This record gives sequence, structure tokens and C-alpha cells, in this order.
Amino acid sequence: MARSASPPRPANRLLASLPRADLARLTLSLEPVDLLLGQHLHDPGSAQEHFYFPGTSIVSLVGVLRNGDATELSLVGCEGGVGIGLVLGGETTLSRATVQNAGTALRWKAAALKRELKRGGVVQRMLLRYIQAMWTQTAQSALCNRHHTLQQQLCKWLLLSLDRVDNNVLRMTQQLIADMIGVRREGVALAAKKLEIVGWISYRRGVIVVLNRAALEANSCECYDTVNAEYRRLLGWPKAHRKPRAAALSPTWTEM
Amino acid sequence: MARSASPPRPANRLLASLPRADLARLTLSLEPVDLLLGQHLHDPGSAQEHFYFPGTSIVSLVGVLRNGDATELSLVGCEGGVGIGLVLGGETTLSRATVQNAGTALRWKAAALKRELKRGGVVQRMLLRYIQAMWTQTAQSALCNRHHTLQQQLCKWLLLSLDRVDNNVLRMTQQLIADMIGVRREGVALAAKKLEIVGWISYRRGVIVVLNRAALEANSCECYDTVNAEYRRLLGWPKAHRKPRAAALSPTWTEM
DNA sequence: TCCTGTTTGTGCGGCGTCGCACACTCAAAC
DNA sequence: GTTTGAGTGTGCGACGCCGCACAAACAGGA
Repeated sequence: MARSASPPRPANRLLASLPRADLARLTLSLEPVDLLLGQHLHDPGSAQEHFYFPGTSIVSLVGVLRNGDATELSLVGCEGGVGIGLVLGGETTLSRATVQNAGTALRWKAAALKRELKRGGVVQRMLLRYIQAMWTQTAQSALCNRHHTLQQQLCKWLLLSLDRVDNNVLRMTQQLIADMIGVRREGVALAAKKLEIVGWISYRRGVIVVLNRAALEANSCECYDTVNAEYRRLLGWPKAHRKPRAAALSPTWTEM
Repeated sequence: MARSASPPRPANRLLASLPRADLARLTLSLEPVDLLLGQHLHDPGSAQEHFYFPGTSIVSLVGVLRNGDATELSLVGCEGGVGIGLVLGGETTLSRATVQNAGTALRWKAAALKRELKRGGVVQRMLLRYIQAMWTQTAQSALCNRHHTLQQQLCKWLLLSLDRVDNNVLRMTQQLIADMIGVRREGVALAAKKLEIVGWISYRRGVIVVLNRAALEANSCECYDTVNAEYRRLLGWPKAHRKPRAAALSPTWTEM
């Protein structure tokens, strides 16, 4: 069969980490799709037909309470995948997967995924390790929600999102961010204003530009570093997957 | 070999759910141990030598921040197991597993667990589904920490613990509970006092007796029900694993 | 160009939890 | 019986976020 002998490295890093042979086998059953802003890849309790490997898209996993209040459990971009219920065997989960950022992804039919899991090789190991990384992120969210301020969490959230796009621009309204973090829009407005006043970000009507990434890192809660370190350990990332810009000497502002 | 042909059903319900043949095979490599109050089964980043199946013991998985602040991520009793890092392949996790309630457990050498996982049969499926249940519990904790009051969380926590012992008595100081929920001891003291005044619990110096379980259920946050339902779905529990006592007609108090 | 709906800014009272301080109670050890 | 320390009760000011109300700024379509 004359399928290209060595397909281009996929944008998704889970896939890119696979040995050539395994990647080639998987590629046969992967289908490129474009994910649209606001699209739900799955809802609480709904069966999932596909597992998704985001490329340029970003997907947010959120937990939802009966009254509609929500909180983000994990943010998934090109470093991960969506559909852990398929891997762990529960089929459905209680979470919702919403597309945060329109973009590309590769999707994998549930049946094909299960066939691959039965092989029990490197693909299975990769998926399970990724699930551990995601569990860590969810666990850290629990800690973060309990112990850290909105200001710190906003910094963390901006950084997590920034790591999953290829420039320093985020397209998000404050309302959307508030829904993700699980707080009021006004709270986000206040915190964002402070970040703008000190010049670390600028924004207007749904477009956020990060101007001083290092300062955000210094003022985000430890969760950002902690989770990143664990992703690196579990998934074998290089030390930093973005070149840090020249560290700005912004002091961690105290009276913010 | 004259090993008893049909070993007694184990106290741990994950094990009890296994087909006879698989259980018999596993039993050969399981070792009974007594877990002591306060014992750490693993610490953040430390390698785990064993996977534990609690019998009468209760183990709390807690996440810890750099300053020592902590929050419970999952409570594990006879319905579950401790050591997901071994199953998912990361070996270590960022959480700490502390024994909440001294009691029995069966432990399983990491090497034997890995051999079993390679088989890829019903044991693997059972462990993965349990991990999904645990992820759900952790995720719900994140939501709970964000959106629910200490009073609700205390009710939830008492119920979760109660489900994992065989009477209505919990041996825990308020300080210990506070550390688990991730709040101040004074806050727990206040909330507990309210529960005692309305007569739903009584306690003295580290011994809590639950007098009106139904009332606690009515006043706990939805997380208790949500997580329980998901455990039932994923692990095939019967509808209620404790007989509900006669439902007390305690109104959900409003001015508590 | 004006209109309209979305996005952001801001003020106010209220509530839940924090951090701290200190008194009290009980059980076990001496 | 007395001492000691762990466990519990309570008050106070502070802080962070909520819920609400409403104004202002902006972008896109009519």
C-alpha cells in the first residue's frame, strides 16, 4: 500500500511521542477535524463516539453542578487528549468538554481505540500516563480552588492557555474566563484590570495580549509550576516547552 | 496444592467483584496487613512498593501545597484501592495517602500488579474503572471546594466516612477533619456544634456518633449523591450499599 | 449614520471564612 | 488528687468573593 511511508510528525504531542511504527498504525484510523468554538465534544453522561487529539485547538473539561455553576477540571491542548472515559472503560463521564479555541484536531473512533488498547503496547502506556497527568491537574485544581486567590488563579489560567497557543494572544471574554474558573465576571474584570494597569497584559473586548509572561508566572499560584513539572515527568517533555522570554524584573506586587 | 479451593470473599469490594478464578490467582500474591492510624502509604514523589486494598481501614488521599496547606482529593475504603500511580505507570504521584482509620488491608507487590496488568483481563478493567471513579471524586472535590459551604462539606465528609465503617461511630478530632477539608479547625468546630445542637450528631473529644444520617444527607451538598451514583455506575454497586435508616423528617434547616 | 447587543467598569451591602487570641473541658498520667 | 496536654468553644477584626444594579465603551448590522 502506498500510503506515505513516513507521515509528517503530528501537531499533537502525545501522538508525536509514539514510535514510528505505532504512529503509522494509528494514523490509519485517525481523522482530521476542525473543532468550532463552543462545540461540546461530550456532555455529562453522554456517550462519546471519538477520542480527540487536539492540534491547534484547545478544549476545556468542566464539571457542572445541578444549578449550572461550573469549574474547569483540566485544560487540554496539543499536549493531551479528550475522552478519558473511553480509555478507562466508563464510557461516559460527569464532565463536559467544550472547545475553548477553534482549531484542528485528530479524532479516533471509539472502536478503534478499544482495539488498540487490547494490544496493550506503547499506545496504552502513553494514554494511561497522560491520564495520570490529567488526574494531577484536576487534583491541583481542587487545591487551588480551596487555597488560592482569584488573582493568582487568573494568572495561572492565562499561562495554561498561553502554553497551548502559538502566539501571545488569547481570544476570550472575561465572562468566559469567569465561567471556567468558576467565579463572577466582575471578579475577573477587577483582577484583569490590575494586570493591565501594571502592564502585563492588554485586552479589549475578547482579545487578550500577554505582554509580560514572566511577571504572570511570578504572580501565579504554584499550581502552574507543579502541574507543568508533573506533565514533563510523566510525558517526557523537554524542560520548557516554550522558550521563556527574557525574565522581566517585575516584582511580585504585594498590594495587588 | 491444597490451598483452600474457594477462599472467603474478601472484605474489599473491588476484589469481591472479581470472578472466582481471577480472585484465586490474585490471592496468591496478596498479603494481609494492618494499617495504623496516621501511617503514610505513600508521600508526594515517593516510590510505592505496594498497591493496597483496604478492608476495614480508611485511607485519605490528600494534595499538599508548598506551605503545608492541604485538601483531601479522595477517600478510600473497602470500595477502592490505593496506588493509582502504579496502575497508570507514573509510579509516583503528588499526593499523600494517610491512614484515617486503623484497620485491615491487603497489599499487593508492585511487580505482581504489573504482571497482572500485562495480562489485560478483567483485573485491569476493574482497576481502570475504579480509577475513573476516583477521578470523578477528585473532580467533584474541585467543584465542591469552589461552590459549597463548609457546613455542606462537613455533612458530605461525615457521610463519606460513615459509608466506609461498619457502625455509626467515627473516631476523628475536629482538627483532623479540618485538615482534610482544608479549612480552619474553628470553622469545623462551629459547623459541628450546629449539627450537635439540632441533634444529628453527638461527639466528645474525638468520637463522633451520627444520630440522624438522613438529615445529614439532606443537608450535605449534592457532591455526595453525585459521586456515589458514579461509583455505583462504574463499579456495579447495588443501589444503596447501606440500608438507609428510617428517613427522619428533619427539615433542611435554613438558618443554620 | 444610528441603533442594538455584547463586553467591560464600578459601587455597595452581605456573607463566609481567615487569622489570632484565649478560656474552658475533659481524660489520662503521675 | 493533681497535673498536663489534647481537644473544644467563642469572640473579633479583616479580607475576599458574592449578588445585584447600573453605567459606559465598543463593534457590527441596519
